[in-house]
Amino acid sequence: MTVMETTGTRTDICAAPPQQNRRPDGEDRYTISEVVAFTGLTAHTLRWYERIGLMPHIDRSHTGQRRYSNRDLDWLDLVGKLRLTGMPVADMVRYAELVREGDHTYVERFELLRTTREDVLARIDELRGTLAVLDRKISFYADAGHALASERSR
Amino acid sequence: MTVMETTGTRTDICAAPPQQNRRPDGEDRYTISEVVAFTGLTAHTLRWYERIGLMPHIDRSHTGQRRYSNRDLDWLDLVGKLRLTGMPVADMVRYAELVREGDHTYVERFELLRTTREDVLARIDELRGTLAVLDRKISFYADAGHALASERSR
DNA sequence: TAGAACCTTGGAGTGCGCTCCAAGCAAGCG
DNA sequence: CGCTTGCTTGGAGCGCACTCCAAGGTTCTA
Repeated sequence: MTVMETTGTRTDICAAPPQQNRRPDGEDRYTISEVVAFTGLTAHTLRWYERIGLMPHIDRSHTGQRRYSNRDLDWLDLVGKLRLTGMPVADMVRYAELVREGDHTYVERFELLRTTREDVLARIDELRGTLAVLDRKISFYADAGHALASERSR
Repeated sequence: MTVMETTGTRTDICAAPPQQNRRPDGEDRYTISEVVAFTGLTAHTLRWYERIGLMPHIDRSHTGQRRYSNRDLDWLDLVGKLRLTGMPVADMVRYAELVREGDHTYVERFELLRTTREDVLARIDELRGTLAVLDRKISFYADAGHALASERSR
């Protein structure tokens, strides 16, 4: 039972002010455990991302151990943000493929970003609707002294 | 292969202006397929919600078929909203239990609603952060004519 | 130089939220 | 009456996104 995990709730990782404990040196060859510390992802997940093609092939040391670059960390930042929107991993893999395929996929990438943007706007709107419902319910609970409150709000 | 499904994308169900095609009559004893039409959930899911305790025991016809009330539909509305926030089903079941247990769970319910509200606010903020990243990337793509665009934004 | 801590791989396992199945009962229609 | 359509149940199955395992090689610290 190795240690790992236990760092952060995995959902608010990217909510923290960026560039906080990242890029601690000017170096460009981070070990997997350093990347775990920076991103809050597990080593398992990092290797899995690579296997499924969500990451480019990560550079290796002479003995075959992963050495992540700043560019890789930038990519993980983007992936983290997209993950927060609920975008399926398969879609992110698709985007990664487009990037690997080169400049001629420019238009498709652009479209993908724009539809994702629309999705995010829609999700924010949904959440605002939910917030309104919660606020109504909360003020109902706050008002009704607790005397006759048995879930008949609205 | 029965029909069902195919109605709506399931994510924007509750985003539609409420009271739209709901409560079509003054009646209070909707069949499961009517509820499927109103909510966009599948009949499978509705039965499953009941099995796991996310719904109260639904009233039955003399032959044992479910007859949903307007109150049940209200509850499904709330569940739909909470689902959009990413709240785990187990937590919603917990809330449902509190409601069933009666008035003395008032404080706990209130707290649950308030923490959920905070979570929603946090999620909206995360999404706004993602939106900012997407906007930066999109304007990068828009500017760089497509000539030398090979994923080196930021 | 020993030992702990860390890294590698392919493949199997897990938890969540559904999703479907089989077998059978009930209601409406030509 | 037979047929179609819709409903019932418990339990099995599925897709996603990880999560972990076993067996072994590497790197760091004392």
